[in-house]
Amino acid sequence: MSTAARTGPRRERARAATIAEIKDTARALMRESGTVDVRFSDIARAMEMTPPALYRYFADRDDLLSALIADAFDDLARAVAQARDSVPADDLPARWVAAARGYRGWARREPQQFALIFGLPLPGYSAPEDGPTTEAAQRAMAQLAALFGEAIRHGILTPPTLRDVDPALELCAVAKGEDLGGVLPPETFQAMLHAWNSVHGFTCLEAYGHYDWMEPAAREAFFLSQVRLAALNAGLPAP
Amino acid sequence: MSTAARTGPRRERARAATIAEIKDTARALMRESGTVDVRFSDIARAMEMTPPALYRYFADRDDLLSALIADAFDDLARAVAQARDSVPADDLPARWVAAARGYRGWARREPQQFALIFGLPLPGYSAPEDGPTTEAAQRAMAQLAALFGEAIRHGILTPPTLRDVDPALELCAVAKGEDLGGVLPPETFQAMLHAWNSVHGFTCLEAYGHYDWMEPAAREAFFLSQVRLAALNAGLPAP
DNA sequence: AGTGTTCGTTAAGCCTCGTAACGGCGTGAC
DNA sequence: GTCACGCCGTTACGAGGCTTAACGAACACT
Repeated sequence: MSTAARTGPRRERARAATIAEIKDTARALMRESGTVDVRFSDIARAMEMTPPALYRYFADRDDLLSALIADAFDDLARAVAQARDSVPADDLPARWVAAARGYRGWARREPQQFALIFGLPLPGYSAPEDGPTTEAAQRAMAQLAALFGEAIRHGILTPPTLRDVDPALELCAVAKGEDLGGVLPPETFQAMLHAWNSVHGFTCLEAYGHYDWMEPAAREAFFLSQVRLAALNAGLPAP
Repeated sequence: MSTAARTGPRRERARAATIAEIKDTARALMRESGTVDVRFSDIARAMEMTPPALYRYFADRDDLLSALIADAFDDLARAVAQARDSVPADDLPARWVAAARGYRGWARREPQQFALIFGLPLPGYSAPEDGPTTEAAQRAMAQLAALFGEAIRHGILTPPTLRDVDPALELCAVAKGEDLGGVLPPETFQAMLHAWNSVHGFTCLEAYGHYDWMEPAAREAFFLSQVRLAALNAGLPAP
């Protein structure tokens, strides 16, 4: 920004590279340690710098963590979108499966990042503007809602298993629908969230090792059955 | 134990009380701070003791955390069982709803404890004997399995929505079924896990604030619809 | 070349974890 | 009753982390 004008883009690029390196190092350390805790000094050590140097780039540990959370949002959204787009745009059931696969696969590959987004929120974090905590939910729902909107437009969406919707939830559905850009029928909105719940539930449990007792092949099949069931309940043609 | 014989039960009781107070204080601090992180020195301060005194009771912070995790297991299991038993033993659909309510209610009341059990596992923790990490899954499944076993014995269980089960998963089902005491039909086992996934998914999302955008009344109705859908899919009579 | 900004360093303060060494108190033995 | 022992809590201490302050080197722009 204004700094670039005064100091030229040369430094800006170096600075951006350093910031990226810090975040990458932090992520690498999180992967190694298996925790979301990351010591500032360890990052510095890994980068062969001294800890105070990092304060030129991040105000404090929380600031770095916030940046990592924001990155995780983007990365998850990107992974899901990419998985979804890897199948033909007109095969919506397959797109649903692919998106769910993307969600789950990302969580499996990056359990710490997933925990950063969907775990117990960090104390001071949800403060800034309406809580980015719920931004995770926002984005996940937006992707799903878009898919269901497409299904409706294609005329392939049949009524969901559960057709009655509580009036209170119906209100939320239209409000959220406007937020998301396209209003879905309340029972579809409800079914969409049911689908998300079940995929998210499996994903959490698996990512944190609670399904380790299941053979990989069985887990794979089980996951698929869960995704198919969710589609079925939501009125999406059986994938 | 042997200590009691040498020093009398008097001291044992005092020691047990102190241990309980430490754990209670830790839980209280976790509730206050909203985190699962808890400083040894803060506990000591709150108890008007000096930090080193705590080492008489717990080898280190991880040891205390392990105890807290074990307690959380027990507390969640107790909460679910109590909720389940608060409705007549012969109304199994209602028992399912009550158990799910208990699960979700406990997570809402004690998000930190819930995170302790079902969050990203602590690095060194899952080591001791086959990982108590999965013990959470074990107990949750055991309660569910017992309920479905009852439903079969009562002859009220209809086939689940999804009747085909992958052979690999089928193998896991019988193995786990033996672990759990009573083998369920594979398709019911699968459906049971589907039900758990969806309830767990909602519970996680809600406990960590990702459903805060939904009005309480709507959330309540939505939760119930999720639980009813899960029952339906599993072949339990509609609650 | 000169000036000001950026970046990284060292030095230092505060806090936490965890250990070690010490003293008080109740318990059980003689 | 006294003595020895074990338990409990204390103070003292060292290692290491976060964070700020003060300093110096490298760089960019004039």
